[in-house]
Amino acid sequence: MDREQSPSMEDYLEAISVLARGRKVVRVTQISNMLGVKKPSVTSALKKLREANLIEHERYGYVELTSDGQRVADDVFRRHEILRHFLVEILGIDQERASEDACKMEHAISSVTAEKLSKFVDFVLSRPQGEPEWLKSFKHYSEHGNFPAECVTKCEREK
Amino acid sequence: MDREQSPSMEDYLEAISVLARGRKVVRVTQISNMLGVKKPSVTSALKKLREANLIEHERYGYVELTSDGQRVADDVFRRHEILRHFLVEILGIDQERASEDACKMEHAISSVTAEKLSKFVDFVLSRPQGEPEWLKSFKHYSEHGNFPAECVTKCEREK
DNA sequence: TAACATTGTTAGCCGATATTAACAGTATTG
DNA sequence: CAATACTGTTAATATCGGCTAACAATGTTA
Repeated sequence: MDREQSPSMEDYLEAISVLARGRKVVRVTQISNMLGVKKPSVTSALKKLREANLIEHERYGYVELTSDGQRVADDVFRRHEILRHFLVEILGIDQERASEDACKMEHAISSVTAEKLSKFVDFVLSRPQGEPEWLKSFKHYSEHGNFPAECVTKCEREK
Repeated sequence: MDREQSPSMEDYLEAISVLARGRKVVRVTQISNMLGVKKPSVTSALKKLREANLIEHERYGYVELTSDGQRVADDVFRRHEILRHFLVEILGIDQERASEDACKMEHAISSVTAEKLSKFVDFVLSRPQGEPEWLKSFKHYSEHGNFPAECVTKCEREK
């Protein structure tokens, strides 16, 4: 049930997948830049990933994900996006920190939990009325430390 | 802004702190059992933690947290509990998986995000009416894949 | 095509963290 | 108090994932 790849290898796969989107080919230097590691680290990671049949890579050549590699990369990226979305849209964390936290947490959260979290976010945000009032109140409270006037009166009324 | 201790060292400190609660003294074997590592691993971790002034430990003696060590352990444990609480009470994840996930995520989440998450859980659960209707609906939906009857009619009404 | 710039690899190293095997210290108890 | 059982440490080793320095391959351009 545990992850078959280490956080580090997951990062490499995710980076390759993201880089492969725009441009046609992926090269060592791009991966190195994206992950903030030196090129020899990339080379040795690629060796390992190739031996695990997650990428194709010939000496001095381009890097491509195999279908297995793509699957793993997609899984990681999905967890990343679910977490980031939750942090930004529900908790109201700023984009930058949300991405940072998601980058770390994506390797720690189980798939089951991630899917549940995804459902939760969808559930909260996809109501017919749009973002619910209580969430707006939370964000206001969270930012200003007090409740918006309407909320207080509403709460009083409901008591 | 980054964690000053590695995930591994955080785990040792947290374990020591938890073990110290019930019993009077903490010993190597207990830590070893709790974390599922062999005793020599504990010994070398303790050496490192002692050098960082996070624990007191004499050869063949008991283990105690310093005030610095206790502070770090408390921080980690707090993040753990915030995450576990969220996973269980909001997402409805079962206890066991929630604890497992929290154990991993506690090392990845930033303190800022953890505190925001804590506020969120408090906000949702501490309404005057108790657990809100929408959350009950989510849990029902999440478990059964459909919406409880009252929710649907309520949603229709509100459209 | 020769010189240069860029890119990628290799070799060797390091620190972190875990392991096993062997040993040393401590505690219990007959 | 001596034998035994338990607990903890040491030493040696492994794996992982990063690094630098040096070199090799590739690509560009004068």
